[in-house]
Amino acid sequence: MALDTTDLSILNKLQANAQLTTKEIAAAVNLSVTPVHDRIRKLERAGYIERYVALLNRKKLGKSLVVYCNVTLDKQRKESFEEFNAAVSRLPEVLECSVVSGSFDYLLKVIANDVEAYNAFYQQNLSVLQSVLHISSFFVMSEVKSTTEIPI
Amino acid sequence: MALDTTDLSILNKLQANAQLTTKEIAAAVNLSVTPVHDRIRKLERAGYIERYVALLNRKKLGKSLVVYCNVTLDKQRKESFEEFNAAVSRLPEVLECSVVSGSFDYLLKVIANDVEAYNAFYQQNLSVLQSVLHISSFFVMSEVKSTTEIPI
DNA sequence: GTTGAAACCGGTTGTCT
DNA sequence: AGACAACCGGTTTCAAC
Repeated sequence: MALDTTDLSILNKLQANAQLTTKEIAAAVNLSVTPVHDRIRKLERAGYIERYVALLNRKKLGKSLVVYCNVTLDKQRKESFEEFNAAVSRLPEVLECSVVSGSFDYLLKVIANDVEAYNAFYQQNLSVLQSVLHISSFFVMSEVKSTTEIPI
Repeated sequence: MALDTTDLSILNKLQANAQLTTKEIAAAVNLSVTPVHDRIRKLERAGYIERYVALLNRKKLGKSLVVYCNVTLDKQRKESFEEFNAAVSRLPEVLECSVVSGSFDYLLKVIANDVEAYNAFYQQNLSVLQSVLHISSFFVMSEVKSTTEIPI
């Protein structure tokens, strides 16, 4: 499926504010409501739009701490990757987990209430994994930017 | 403002799927539509819900590459932080930027079409900054997990 | 792709308990 | 705070152009 500039404009509006009505988007792209509605359905069905979510305020919910951690796995054990991937997927504190190039294997973004809570999480959920060889934690001191918007 | 378990349950539903109707949420938390509606408005006004967005499929939009980069600033120059913060905020390719503890200063999450496009971005937008002393890039080879949902 | 009409559904408001 | 009824607005589908 090929996207034209109108589709891209619609996606851009929706990733900034999913509450816009079809009417408002229609006005912005100079179309009537019907074709805009059809395009949005099409973009959803084709998978360009994955889902609609509410973004919550982390700090207000007590999750003041963000930690990025670098994890190196024990690559002697061939089950290590599957084990680690499965474990991480189950942990709600882990918001992002990627396999990266370079000197370590994984980069994780973890949130916790405070340093103490992070330490408990680290001890009980990460360091106990057989697959884990080494972990370095980097604490976020200040968030300069954080967006889910993909440049279009 | 204090949240009870019903409020938390509502937030949890909405951060998973913002398209749920008040009616559906009401059924899930065993209330009628009106109080659920009031609670959601209250949670929005109090800032627990920051916004509603559509999450797009990065890869379908051509942004196949995710790069995390560690940036060290020239701390001799006292304008460095302001300059770097301002620059990063303007760059749409930078989805996340945090000041971190440890051996480097910033951790950035950047997306690009491919390695070539990343290199162009890097050369033209990051390495030219006076404030930047050193950058290490880590390419994401596989995304194991990526969510915006805060554990509640 | 546009327009207009109609059915539908959820959000919204006011009122009552 | 919850339930109920009435109203309003947007969405959705359809037909005609």
